[in-house]
Amino acid sequence: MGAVTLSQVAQAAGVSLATASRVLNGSARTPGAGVAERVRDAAQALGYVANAQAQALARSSSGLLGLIVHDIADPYFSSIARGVQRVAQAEGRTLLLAGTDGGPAEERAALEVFASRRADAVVLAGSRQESPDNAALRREAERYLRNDGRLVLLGHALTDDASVLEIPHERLAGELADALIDDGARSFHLVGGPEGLLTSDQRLRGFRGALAARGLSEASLRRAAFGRDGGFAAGAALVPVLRESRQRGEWPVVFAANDRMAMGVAAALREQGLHAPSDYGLAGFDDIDTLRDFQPGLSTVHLPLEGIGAAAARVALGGEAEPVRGQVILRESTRRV
Amino acid sequence: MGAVTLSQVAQAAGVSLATASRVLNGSARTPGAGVAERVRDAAQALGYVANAQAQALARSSSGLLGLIVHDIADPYFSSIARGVQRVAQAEGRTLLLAGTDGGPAEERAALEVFASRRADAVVLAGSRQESPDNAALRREAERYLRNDGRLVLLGHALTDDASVLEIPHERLAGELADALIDDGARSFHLVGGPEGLLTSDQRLRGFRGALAARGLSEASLRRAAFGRDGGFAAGAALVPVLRESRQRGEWPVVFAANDRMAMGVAAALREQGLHAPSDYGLAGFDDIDTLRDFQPGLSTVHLPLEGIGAAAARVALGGEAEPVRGQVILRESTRRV
DNA sequence: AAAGTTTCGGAAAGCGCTTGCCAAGTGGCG
DNA sequence: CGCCACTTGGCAAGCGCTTTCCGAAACTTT
Repeated sequence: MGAVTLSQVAQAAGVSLATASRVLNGSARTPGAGVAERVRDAAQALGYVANAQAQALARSSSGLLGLIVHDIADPYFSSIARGVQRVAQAEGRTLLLAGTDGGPAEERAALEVFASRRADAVVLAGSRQESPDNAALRREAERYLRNDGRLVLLGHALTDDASVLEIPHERLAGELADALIDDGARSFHLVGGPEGLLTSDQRLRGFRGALAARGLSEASLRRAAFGRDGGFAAGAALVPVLRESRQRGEWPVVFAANDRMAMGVAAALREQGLHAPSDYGLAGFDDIDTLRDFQPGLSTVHLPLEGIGAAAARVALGGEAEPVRGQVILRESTRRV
Repeated sequence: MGAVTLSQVAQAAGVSLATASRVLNGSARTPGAGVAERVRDAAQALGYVANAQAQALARSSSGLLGLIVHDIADPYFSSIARGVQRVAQAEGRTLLLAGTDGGPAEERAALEVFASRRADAVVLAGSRQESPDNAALRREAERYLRNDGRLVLLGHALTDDASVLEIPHERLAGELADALIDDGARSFHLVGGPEGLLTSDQRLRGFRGALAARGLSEASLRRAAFGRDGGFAAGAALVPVLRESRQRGEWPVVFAANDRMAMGVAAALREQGLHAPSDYGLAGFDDIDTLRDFQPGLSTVHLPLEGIGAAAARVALGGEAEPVRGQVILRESTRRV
């Protein structure tokens, strides 16, 4: 009851295995027209579907592209995934997906799985973070690279040999800070992910750097989980601080290191009767899709997430890296009334 | 330069290929402890990673689970994908992902790709719709099933042989209508996807059925693309209608066949100065994650999307189907002031 | 027309692994 | 001590396909 094999097709067409293979599965040599047609007809009639596993084994190239993300349900990653998937499909590759919830240990495991599938290339999309497990991940990456795998990291390097699609978190965060200052903001509260999470750290560093360059510094810095709930927690803790700031006649601006945190902050503050932009300013980072219907419109740094995914996939498939461009976008949430 | 093979490990450990295989890649027979250790050490030292392709070929079972969605960046699908991925990972399967943008032709192609990879099972998550391409998709599905593949559909049947994880769209939409009527709503405007899109049709049918059962009927019905932009377009078209309804002293309620459409509707109406719930009521369907930070809180039908994905994956892997439970959730958007 | 060139189908050797079968070794028991 | 029942490792036959190498046939060329 198993699937139809090439040799069955060959037999039905009255040709050899080799000929059938050449006709059906693309080869340098193209058999004569008559033979080719017979083979194709037989394949059609039998409902032949080539066994990609066997092809991969024989060709020693699997046509597989792996994607490792923290959480596919997070709009940040799902947008990137969409880009990767689009390119993979266009290039005739099959996409393998793994979710790791951010742990380097899980990332290592996922990479090993992909390596065992002999994926031609892997895109590792999660933010790096400091962890004792990183050494193991790095070793796994090096082994994968040594076995002719291509590995593309998003944003941060892992080993010298893997390609990196650079994302200018730091610079863009600086530009955001500049834009806010130009807009008149003077009092800043920062909300970031846990220390050691590179994406978050770079954004905070860029923001603070820009403040310092203008002779300013942040009024407070809070760290929490790098997602909506972390933002909520940080926001709740910010309530009294912002209230005091208001009483001093200031208009405090909260910069959260990503949009999800910013949304959490907004939710927490809203619960306490504080609203942006009237009571405080709020800015995020990423410009995830979700923002489109978020009120008030959130000032942020736009990152072309789907394009980033696509670019990463192209690099993984042997293409050239193109620089990632982000852009500061000021919306209502920082429009002081 | 290629990867380390089992036979290299066997040689290094001074045992036969068969023994090495039994030690490393799980077999009914477990070799003696001393030998096992030698093999494991050798594997470790050489950095051996089993070739899953070759294993799949030899075992004739690939350990692959395919997932076909319309758009992985859509929170509806990405939540489902998360569930599928979680179960796949927990069960030691590798997840293949394909996005189709909703076309049955692309779904067929994706299914063929997964079939050629000899995926043990496939979850087809997109909504069915009437299309001439459906016949080809059905044939592909039947072929896949005939070749011992397992296929799980989400929501709607495709062929008699494929499992279906039923989602009671119709019943739940009816319950939502009932709840709204109980709340005092009397004037209803429906916004749905294109005719023939089963998910949308079932939800509309359920909603209208419940209206009819209470002696009501919808004041208008509009169809547009089954996403945020479609909702926006429909919302824009609704403006005059709702205005008139208001002038008659009514409080019109808009039911959109999914949350994304509802959000589009809200955006369009907001632009025209109409706000929920003061000017109109608004309800959606799905309770996607995004809703968490949407203002006003959107009344909807909660579907445990991640759980649905997980359940589908379990069925695909041979488990029992558990019924999908949804739940009407009334939030601020239909709380008449 | 003979020799050289090209074209084309087929045989067979892998790709890296699993597994049925066999032979040798081990221990238990009468 | 001899026989039997197990264990345990190894041999070899695949799994379904690609691809190299051959030989035969079909053309050219002079």
